[in-house]
Amino acid sequence: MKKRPTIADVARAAGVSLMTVSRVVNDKPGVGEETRQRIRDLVEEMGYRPNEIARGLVTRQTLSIGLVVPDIAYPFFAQIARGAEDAAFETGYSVFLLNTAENIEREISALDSLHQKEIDGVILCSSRLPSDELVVAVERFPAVALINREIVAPPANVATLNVNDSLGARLAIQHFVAGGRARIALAAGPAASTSAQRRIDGYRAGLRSAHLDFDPEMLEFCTPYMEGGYAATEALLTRRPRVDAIFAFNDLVAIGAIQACQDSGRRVPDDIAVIGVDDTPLAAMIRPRLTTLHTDLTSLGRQAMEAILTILNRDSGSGPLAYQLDPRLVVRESA
Amino acid sequence: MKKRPTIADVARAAGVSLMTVSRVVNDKPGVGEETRQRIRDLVEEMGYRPNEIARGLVTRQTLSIGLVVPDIAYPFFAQIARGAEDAAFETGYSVFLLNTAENIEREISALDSLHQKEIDGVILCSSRLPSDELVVAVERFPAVALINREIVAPPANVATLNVNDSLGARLAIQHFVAGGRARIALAAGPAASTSAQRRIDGYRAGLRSAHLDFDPEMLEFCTPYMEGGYAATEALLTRRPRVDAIFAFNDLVAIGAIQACQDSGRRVPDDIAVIGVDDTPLAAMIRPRLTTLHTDLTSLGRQAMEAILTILNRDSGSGPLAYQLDPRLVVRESA
DNA sequence: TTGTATGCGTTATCAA
DNA sequence: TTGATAACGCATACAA
Repeated sequence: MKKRPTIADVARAAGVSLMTVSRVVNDKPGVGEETRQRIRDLVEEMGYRPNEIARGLVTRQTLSIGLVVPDIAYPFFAQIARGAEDAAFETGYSVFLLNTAENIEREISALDSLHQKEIDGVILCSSRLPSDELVVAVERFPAVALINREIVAPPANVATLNVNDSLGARLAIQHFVAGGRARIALAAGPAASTSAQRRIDGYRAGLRSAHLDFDPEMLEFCTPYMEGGYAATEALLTRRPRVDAIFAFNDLVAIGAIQACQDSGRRVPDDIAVIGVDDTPLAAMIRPRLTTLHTDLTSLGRQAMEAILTILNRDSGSGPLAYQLDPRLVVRESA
Repeated sequence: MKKRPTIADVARAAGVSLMTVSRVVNDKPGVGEETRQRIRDLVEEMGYRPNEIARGLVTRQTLSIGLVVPDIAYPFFAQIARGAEDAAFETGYSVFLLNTAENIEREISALDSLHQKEIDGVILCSSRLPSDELVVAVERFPAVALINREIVAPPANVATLNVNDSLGARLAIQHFVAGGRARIALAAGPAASTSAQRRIDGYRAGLRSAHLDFDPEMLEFCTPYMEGGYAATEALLTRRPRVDAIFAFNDLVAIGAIQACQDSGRRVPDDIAVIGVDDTPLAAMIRPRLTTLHTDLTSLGRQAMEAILTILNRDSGSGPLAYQLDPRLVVRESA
């Protein structure tokens, strides 16, 4: 590991002042064409690259942002991360990745650590912080993008991005109804999840527009995993044996639901149709192939990064930003 | 976004010099107990937190590392990332995430960007750089952990971490043989992949210890996806219809292989046994449940971070570090 | 136990 | 078109 040349080394070699080199490096005017070229060559030759840390200290922007997720090992967040990082890369930003492990203390300390690093913005996914703490935590940063988290009065420096879960649920119900199903159950996922709540809203709205009644016994909360879907479906089928369709919280839950149906002697989709959410790679691999709602999470990540840039570059004044991303139904075999 | 207090603000409020505050903040000796406590209270009250950027400029360490992966959306890398970030978090480090999109130029520019950020170390996964360029690129950093990349003469500042693919392949072959299989084919994955090469070595070694001959017609390269496994299996079954076992490059390839077997009228595992690699969540979900090699990738990520710490803290001198991680066979239904 | 001076590598400001 | 100087916020070395 050899020592890096500094701007002073280049200036000395070129026989000019620091500022002249600085101007060349930053493509700023005020340097004669010949000196500019000479310095350019020297920079190339010596392998000089500006030290971002020193630069950040004076310009007060670090060209880096933080991405806080519950767990990068969940494909849902990994895809968002991929999109965010792509957009960041294209605009010269770097991304700090922090996992909260679904732990509030760790989320707080992640945010603290980002604050100390003087980053320009934060993309915060599925925050578990209570509203008031969230607002306080978030106000410290120049710009924040909140993904999948409702917030009542967002400060001016935050953008919110949400998947339109309600629309997704309505699309699913519509598809069931169009296929002649009328006893549609919901394996609803965790009661505490805001996206679960939005799907319940959409589910009820979908039933309403199809002139179907909402039956609370047709709704069962569950963990967002295969086991949860299995257990929820067993419960639903016990309470309402004539269920002919199940809308599941996500693909894993849907897979659990399909297995529970099959284990109870029902055929999918003949007896019971199942729709999942997320369109994970799994969906195309299991048999029957899963009909599911697809959301372009990579785009969501991109949009989050772009929202941060927008906030950073606008004259502080305009109101808070809110984006929604619409899912679309991918029809395969299960419904 | 209110302005952060600096160390000078605290010093002024406390009526002491900057250094006294600095000493308190960094838990260094040389401050009386009462002043220390007074300053502690003030720090708390004013919400002072040291600016890591400024600190990094003088201490020459940024407490951050870079994690370079082909694509964080691949669960393989996401798991490594999770482990690395966990270990980093525990030791006070932050992690820059960079995707190369399997693109050499982007890998180079990712590394360049990290270099400008003066990070303390890099975890580089599955680098595509040619050996000579890799060495040059890597020598700029204080410490580097190379995951799944062989390198001939690793510089003293790099640790290498590899999955013991050869062992994995031998375990798979052993299991096949123990189950009475004797015509074992290999859906080998991409020919260019070093881990594919290591698995071929293990495959051949496994055959040898079972006194089975290696038949080049029983080996077929393929893309590392379901389609690749499907196509490779079709080819293998055409050339050698009596194949009774297939070792697949990864779980996706294995799933493709199973489908090709079934579509050709063969039962799994009765007629043909299949073993995959990676133990992705998929493996437990498909039917028949997939027998596969499990590697604790989260640990691998952890170890990479720990290797970097080791290199950073040792008196530069000792030789390069090399770690290997052994997979274990998870026996389910497909073999 | 406390404080002063200096410098990390860079850019902003103002003067030449 | 160029350059000298002063920051940015902090820690290191040394002095009191």
